[in-house]
Amino acid sequence: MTRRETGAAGATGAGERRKAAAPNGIGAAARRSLLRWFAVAQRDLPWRRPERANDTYAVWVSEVMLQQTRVAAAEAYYLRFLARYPRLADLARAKEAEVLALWSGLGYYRRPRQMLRAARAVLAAGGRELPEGFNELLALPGFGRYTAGAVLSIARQQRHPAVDGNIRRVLSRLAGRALTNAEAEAANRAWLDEHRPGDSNQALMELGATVCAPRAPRCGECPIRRYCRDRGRAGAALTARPRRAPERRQESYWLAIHGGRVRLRRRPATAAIMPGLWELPQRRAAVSGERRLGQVRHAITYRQIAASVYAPPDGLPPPAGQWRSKAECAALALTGLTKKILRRFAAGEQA
DNA sequence: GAAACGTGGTG
DNA sequence: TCACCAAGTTT
Repeated sequence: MTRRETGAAGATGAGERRKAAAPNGIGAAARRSLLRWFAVAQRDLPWRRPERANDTYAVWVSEVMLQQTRVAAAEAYYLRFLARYPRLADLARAKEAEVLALWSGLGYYRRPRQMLRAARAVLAAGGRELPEGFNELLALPGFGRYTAGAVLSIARQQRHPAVDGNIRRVLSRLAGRALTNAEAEAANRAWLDEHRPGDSNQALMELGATVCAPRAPRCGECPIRRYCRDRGRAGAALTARPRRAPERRQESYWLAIHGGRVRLRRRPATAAIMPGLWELPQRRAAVSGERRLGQVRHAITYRQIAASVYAPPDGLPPPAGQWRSKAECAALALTGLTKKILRRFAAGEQA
């Protein structure tokens, strides 16, 4: 539970601080080893293509999509998003409902709303691209220290740290103890190559994602293990954080299909969670003649939902909502649970 | 600073 | 099945 501060703090003897040219213990040789490794080991990802890697907008989209989201989950969304909104101005002109529909299934729906707000703010201020000052970026919705640093270092070669979960873990292991974010930022600066700070940041992230993994680090493949205090000894203890206890919940929904269309309702714009997204109507009470189709499990943050799905009997007034064809659903921001249910129970039934 | 925000993958 | 996790930000 409360393992954030445990880790390998003080595991090694005092006075053993590694000496090097840089004030915080990292030298040019370590930086070179890391960059050399990155040059050959980096994955081929869409946002790393030459035509996108120097585009602040394209890098921004990738950074936002990747917040708390795995590369594998974000890739297809990224390609679709950039195809639909190739430039900042295209996004700024988009309707929120359409942006949300493109984002449907990725989660954390505040992200696309904030991106839209940020894009519009840039245009409203007379700009055509994202500002290139760190503090100007921070002032835009959805930009925190990580995203601002990542965009400016990767797309503009500015020397900013960009401490994400990977970098924090890697630097913590190197230091042999759990670093605070501020400490990790300071340590991160020491790793920034003078001419390629973006590659430095991406290399540390890539290392964390592919080698210096949270649970089973593959230290044998690590290009900078000789600079590491931990070398896998502390395992996950350096990164584990306390979590809220899961809350189990039973829900039930109506899957009403008629003439190839499905009944959906829009969540209130004021809902605390997934505002404005579309879902199946809630089933409040049993109805005679109903048919139970089955159950799907779905987790939303700390809630573990077991959702039962029922088909209403014919001849009853439909539950509140609107009829939507399959084609219309594709252009709607459905919740992940709704998508899951439709995949499971409505495959083929919808026209 | 803790808690909340979504989802799908992994061991 | 279940706990843990992923290129964070906001309140």
